[in-house]
Amino acid sequence: MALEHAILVSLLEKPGSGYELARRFERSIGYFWTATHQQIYRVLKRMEADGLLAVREVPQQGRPDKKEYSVAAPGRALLSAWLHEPIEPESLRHDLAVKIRGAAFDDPAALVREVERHRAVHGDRLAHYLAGELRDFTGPGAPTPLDAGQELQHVVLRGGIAYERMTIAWLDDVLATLHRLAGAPPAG
Amino acid sequence: MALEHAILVSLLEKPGSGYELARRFERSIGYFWTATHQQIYRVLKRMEADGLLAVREVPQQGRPDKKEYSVAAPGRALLSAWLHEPIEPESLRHDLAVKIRGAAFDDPAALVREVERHRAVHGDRLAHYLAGELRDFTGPGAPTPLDAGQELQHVVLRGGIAYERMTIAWLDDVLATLHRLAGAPPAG
DNA sequence: CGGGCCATGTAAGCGGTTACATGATTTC
DNA sequence: GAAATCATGTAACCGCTTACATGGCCCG
Repeated sequence: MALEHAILVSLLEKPGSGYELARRFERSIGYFWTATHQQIYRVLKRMEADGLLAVREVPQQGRPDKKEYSVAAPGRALLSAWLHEPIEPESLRHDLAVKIRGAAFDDPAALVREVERHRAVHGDRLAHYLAGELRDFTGPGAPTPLDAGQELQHVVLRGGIAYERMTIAWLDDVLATLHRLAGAPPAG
Repeated sequence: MALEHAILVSLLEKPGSGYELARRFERSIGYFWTATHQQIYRVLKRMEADGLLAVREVPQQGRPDKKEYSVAAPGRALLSAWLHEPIEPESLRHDLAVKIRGAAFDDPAALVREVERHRAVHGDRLAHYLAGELRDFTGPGAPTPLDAGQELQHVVLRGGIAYERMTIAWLDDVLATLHRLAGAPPAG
């Protein structure tokens, strides 16, 4: 399981509460790993019980108190060990591809709206990533030079950008194919 | 769950046994959806019990008998219903990205070999996809013109090819970044 | 005679999703 | 007064992974 490791990395970058982690998983870390708050709270508890994390109760004004987690020495050792062992290259799980192949046994034209919707979502994500890149790494307000951690965050973000661009181009290809099939189903 | 749907699509393309499905999930369908044989056998049983699939015992010579599954009318209806309802755009789950960000708290240079290994795997996959494209869709032995099902299979395969190309380019970017960090960690 | 292929399963465990639950403060 | 934000949880379910299990045929 890599959620543990993602939490360790995120807490090393900056200690925070379960709620804050959940928000990060909707943003930067979430670009390549998703998690809901329910899951995060449960894993945080377990990691704390295992001695991987330290907790500090932080009283707040006008807001509920929070528990700020930070990485303890064993947590850091665990992460280090994981970093040094090989992992399996990812395999895709792409529902939409299943749908596209399935469209051969249904009405291909009915998929157009769905594919367009996905294209819009990926367009939004790309815009969001590009704005983040400008803000944190390449814009006038960004630190120069970047330190190692920032360089690594940037290259990961570039991966997200490349993924979204590739996906958008592919969805355009899919749409063109669907239109071709709808335009001339029997004729060549 | 989309495994059910992936199985329906695969069996509509061609009826087959659990074993054969498992092999397909290592190949064409597996380009965008993975599944192990254990999982497939269990789901096949459930789908048969639910009346989505029909089974036929096929005696064989020199080989164990097999059960050939095909899609029954309710299965086809289920697939059709799924095709007409919207699905969530995928979110990435990329362990390697977690590792890369984690490298900021360890030795970035230690990641080089791991990234190179991933790059090699994706290079192999790309070569494999390109060979399949030539064999089934663009080569001299391929049917012309392609029917709708083949066109859709081809556009999905083009997605896999685009994904692998993008990933390889990104891993090169990651390697360049790691080398830069190793070459001049304190100096700008 | 070892290894790989064909063929089908059972069992345990756990990571992740979904639904449910609470409650104060701030903002429109 | 409604909705969003901050903040933390419990409970049930289920899909998926991993390990274990069997057994004949073919090829080198």
